[in-house]
Amino acid sequence: MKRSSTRTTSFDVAALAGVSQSAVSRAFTPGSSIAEETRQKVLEAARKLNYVPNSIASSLTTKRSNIVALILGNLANPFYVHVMHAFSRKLQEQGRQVLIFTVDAGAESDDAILHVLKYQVDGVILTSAQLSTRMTSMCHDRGIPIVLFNRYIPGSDASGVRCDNTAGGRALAEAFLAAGAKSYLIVTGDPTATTSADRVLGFMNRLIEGGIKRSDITQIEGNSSYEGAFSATIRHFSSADVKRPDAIFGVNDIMAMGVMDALQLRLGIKVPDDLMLAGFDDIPEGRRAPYHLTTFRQPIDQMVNETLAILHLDEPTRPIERGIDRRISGRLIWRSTVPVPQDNG
Amino acid sequence: MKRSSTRTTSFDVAALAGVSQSAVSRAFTPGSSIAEETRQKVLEAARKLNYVPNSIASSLTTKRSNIVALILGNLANPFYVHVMHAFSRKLQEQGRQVLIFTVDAGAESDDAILHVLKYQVDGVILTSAQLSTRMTSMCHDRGIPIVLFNRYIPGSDASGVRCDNTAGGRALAEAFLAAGAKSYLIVTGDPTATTSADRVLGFMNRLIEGGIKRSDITQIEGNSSYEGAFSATIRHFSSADVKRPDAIFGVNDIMAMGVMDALQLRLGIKVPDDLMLAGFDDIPEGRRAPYHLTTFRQPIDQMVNETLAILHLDEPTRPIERGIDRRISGRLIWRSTVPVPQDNG
DNA sequence: GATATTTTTGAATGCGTATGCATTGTTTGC
DNA sequence: GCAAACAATGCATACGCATTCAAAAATATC
Repeated sequence: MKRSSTRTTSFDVAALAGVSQSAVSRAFTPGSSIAEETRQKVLEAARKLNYVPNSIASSLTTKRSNIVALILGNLANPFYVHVMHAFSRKLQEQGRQVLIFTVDAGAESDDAILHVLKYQVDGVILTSAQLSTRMTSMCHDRGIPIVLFNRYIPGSDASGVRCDNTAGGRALAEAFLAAGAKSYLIVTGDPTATTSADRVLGFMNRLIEGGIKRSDITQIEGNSSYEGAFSATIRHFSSADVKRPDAIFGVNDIMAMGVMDALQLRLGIKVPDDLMLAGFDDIPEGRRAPYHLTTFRQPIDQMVNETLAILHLDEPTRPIERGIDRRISGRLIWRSTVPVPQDNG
Repeated sequence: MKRSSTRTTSFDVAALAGVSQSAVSRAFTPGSSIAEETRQKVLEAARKLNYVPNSIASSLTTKRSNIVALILGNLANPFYVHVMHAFSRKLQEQGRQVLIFTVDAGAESDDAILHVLKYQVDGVILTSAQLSTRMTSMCHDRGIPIVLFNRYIPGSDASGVRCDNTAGGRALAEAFLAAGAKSYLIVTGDPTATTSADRVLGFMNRLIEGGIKRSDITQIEGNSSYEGAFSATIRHFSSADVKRPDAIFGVNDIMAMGVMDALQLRLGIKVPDDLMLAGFDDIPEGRRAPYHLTTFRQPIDQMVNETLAILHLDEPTRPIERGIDRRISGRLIWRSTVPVPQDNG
């Protein structure tokens, strides 16, 4: 009863409303046993005092913080901005808060995880970086579920949701084959990321099945960024002994955009007239007029939903789902950078 | 002493290390009175138990959460992605956490603020949306500082940091005048945002001082987005009775990019040969080959630093600085979309 | 070597809320 | 009309840590 100067607490509200502190707590806890009349009395008093329940204190007793951690790398790729936006929107709708961590590309996320643990988050979503098995088990030991978004760590206990990258690579290869491309250049992303590796794998396999020779497929590294792909392209084509390929696969859209600009604006190579090009992701930026990129769509909303489903934030008592590897299928989007093959009619 | 099954607490660590719980707390609190020897003993025990201090519980007693809320609108504008990234990086360096809220463009941020208050954040950074004076005072009453980033709410008690938008508008007008432009089109952003209005104001004033007639300045609305500006441009130029201006001012870079693509790819108008163009912000995307946009740079890092300075998270006892309106000066960046005027030599 | 001083330590308490338990008030069933 | 079931309420306590206060240990002073 010594609420003197500081923040207003549930006791203050209780005093004004003429009820006990418990009643105040119950008034703000949906589904708890309280008469509608007293609830109104409490809410009225709370309004008068500008009272807002202290979630920190409440987390302490409920052991639920309603906070979800989102660990992001590579914000230079708009794809992840859209992913973040989607998660943020969905979680806000559910009345949950999003704690953001940005991790430099290629850096360990362990440090971020440690901070996350301190805040007793209800779940962790990881869209970047490596994750040590030690961290996975630290989370799981505490009952904190963790889901890898568009990442896959073989042998890890952590669950993950990803697009079927291999199938996507295959689909794009198929499109190029149908359009008659014989020689290929692949602009890869972060070589440590399975995402990039899987796409390349599916792509290559399908090409080889389609009769393309290994020697007609070249790979260069584009650093997962527009700028990286742009300069890698120029560097590659500037080398004297290089033969111009028929088709280029940018392992993500932002790199494909960089490749396209390098080709058309610096090297005088027209897309798709001189050379076909495809990306991966289907980010809105790739749909814009200068690009109108043929690509493979990752269904972000669906992937986000699956991720949240695995987290099952609503059922904290249900055991954590370990080692799930949910693969979501995407779909090829035909636009202008790969000529649509003739109808067989 | 009844730590049975659940999370490991400071009591568990204390027991293993053979010290009191107070000692454990002190071992993790920099600057507190503890012998180095016992500290090591505690840290060793903590490591063995995978103990991580519970920040939620600690916030309850210290009344500091080490969480800063960042309220974002319009993530479709890459400028704000870079802003978010800068804040995130800086705050992480300081060992603080970032709670993200995304608010639909034009929507009230009051709802987000309410959530923020529940989590007893140490400060609020608002980069979007309107803010009611009621919310400002609710924050201030609780001792939570709030800073508007690139927003200005006249008569508000909330402090703000912004680029000198009016000066920026003037500088761009000056560049156009020097390049000899006589008639103008302005593609504006969100009409309720002072940011956009101020830029237009400075721009117009300087033009009029430079002898341009009001009737030679037209405004259209570009919705602060690439797509909005793109289609607004096409719509505008498609109308029969419209005279082609000498110069276009896109009130931010992303809109200028949309305008440029519409002009060159849809309307067959070349920049800068047929028409000059400038943006505002200097986002990295505008530096890319297809655009190479002349623009006015907002010094993000400096603005971020100023914002954090006003928040003065390190000195929670210092009173909140109210009603500050810190204006940071930017600088004109000449690139390819406005011809550099002849030297007077 | 004895006292004054400083450093280190532990016991106890508070932070603001949720909730088990007991109590009171109200409704239902027969 | 009385017992039984139920709904609503308050009391007391726990959540995990930081911190005050007093006691203990280590160190300095003469």
